[in-house]
Amino acid sequence: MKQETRKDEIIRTSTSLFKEKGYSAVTMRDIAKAMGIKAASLYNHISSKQEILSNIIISLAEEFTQGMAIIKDSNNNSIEKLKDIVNLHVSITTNNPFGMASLNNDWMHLEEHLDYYLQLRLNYEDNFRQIIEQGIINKELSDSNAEVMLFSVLSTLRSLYIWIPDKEDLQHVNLSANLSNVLLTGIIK
Amino acid sequence: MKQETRKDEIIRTSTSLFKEKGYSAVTMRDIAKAMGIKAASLYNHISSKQEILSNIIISLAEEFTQGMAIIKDSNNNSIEKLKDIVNLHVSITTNNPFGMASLNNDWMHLEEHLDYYLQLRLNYEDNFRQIIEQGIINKELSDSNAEVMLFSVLSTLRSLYIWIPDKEDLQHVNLSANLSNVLLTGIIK
DNA sequence: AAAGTAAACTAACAATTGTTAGTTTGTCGT
DNA sequence: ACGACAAACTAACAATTGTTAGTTTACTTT
Repeated sequence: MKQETRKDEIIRTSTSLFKEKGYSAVTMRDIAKAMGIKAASLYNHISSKQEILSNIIISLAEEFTQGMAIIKDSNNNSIEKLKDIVNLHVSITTNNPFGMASLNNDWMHLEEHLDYYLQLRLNYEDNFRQIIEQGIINKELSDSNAEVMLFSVLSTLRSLYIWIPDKEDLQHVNLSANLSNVLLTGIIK
Repeated sequence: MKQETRKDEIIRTSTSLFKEKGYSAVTMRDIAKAMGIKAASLYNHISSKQEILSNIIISLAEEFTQGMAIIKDSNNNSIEKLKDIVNLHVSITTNNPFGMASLNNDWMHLEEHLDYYLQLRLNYEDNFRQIIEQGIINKELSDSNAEVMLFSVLSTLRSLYIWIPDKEDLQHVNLSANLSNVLLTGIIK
C-alpha cells in the first residue's frame, strides 16, 4: 500500500462529491472547499476537472476488465464463473462504492477517454454474454432468453453501489453468496 | 388523449436531453436549440428549469405509487403481486423510458419537491418489502434475506429504461413474462 | 379594420464556471 | 543561513449559466 498523495486525496474527495450530485453539478470550488483549500490550488496537482473523472472511471473499468479476463480463462463451469462475477462486483464495489456511482452515471462526460471506456464496457458485456450462452449450451442454465438473463443479473450488479454503503451488517462473503443464490436460483420456493 | 401543448413539447424535448447528459449538463439553450427557438422563449411556457425536472419526475413517481396501491390491495397471492409489479415497471418504462432516466439519476436535483419524492419512494419500497416478507411467511418465497431479494429485483426493474429502447423486438407482454420468470425462478436449470 | 392573444424575438443582467498567472508560505537538505 | 521545492494563496479572465424586461410577429376574434 503506497501512501496517499495529494492528487489521490483530490480524487477521493471528488469521488464522494460526484456520487452525491453527479459530475456536472460539482464545481472545482466545491471540491476545494471540501478539502479546505482554494480552487486554484487544485491545479498544482491535477490538470483539469476532466482528469479527475477519468481517473475515477478508467481505473475501475480496468479492474473489471482484468477480473473478467481471469474468470473467462479459468477452467470453472458456467455457474462457477457466474458466481465469480458476482464476487468480482461485490469486491470492487465494496472497495469503492462512490466511484461506482461515477462509472454508472457519469461516463458520458468522459471526453478523451470515452471511446476507450466504451470499448472496455462492450468487451466486458460480450464476455459476460458468452458465459451465459455457454451455460445454456451446457444445460447448466435454463433455456430462456440470454439477453434477459444478462440484463437482469448485470443490472443488479451495477446497482450494488447504491446499496452496499447502507448495509454494512452483511459482510463481503455473506453478501456475495446470498446474492449469487438469489440471482441464480431466483426467489421462489 | 389530449393533444400536446407547447409546455408538453418542452418537457418531452427536455426529457430526451436529460437522459443523454443528465439534468445539470443540459442548459436552457440546449433545450431551446433542440426545439428551434431561443432560450428566453421557453419562459413563455414554463417558469424555471426546475419546473421541467419536477414535471418529469413527480408524474412518474405518482404513477408508481398509484400502481403499487392497486397491487397491494388486490387479493392476489405474493407471487402474482410480484408479477404485477414487474408488469407495472415494464409498462411505465415502455411509455417513457427517457423520463425514467431522470427519475433514477436526477432526483437529487429536485429542490421544492425533493421531500415529497423521497416520501413516495420510501413508501413504494416499504410496500414492495412487505409483499416479499408476506411471501416468505406464506412459504411462497424461499426463506433467504428479504433485503437482498428486494434489492435484486428492484435494481433490475429500475434499470429497465437503459434497455427497453434498444430491444424493441421483445414486446411488452413477452418481456414482462420473460423477466418475471428470470427474477422469480432464477437462471439456473 | 381593430383589438386581443400566444409565442416568438433581441438584449441584457448578475452569478457562476473552469482555468491561468504570478506570488507567498512553509519545510527540508545542505 | 540558503536554496530548492511543494503547495498554498490572491486576483483575474473569458465563457457560460438561468433568467428578466421589453418588443415584435402572426393569428384569431370581434
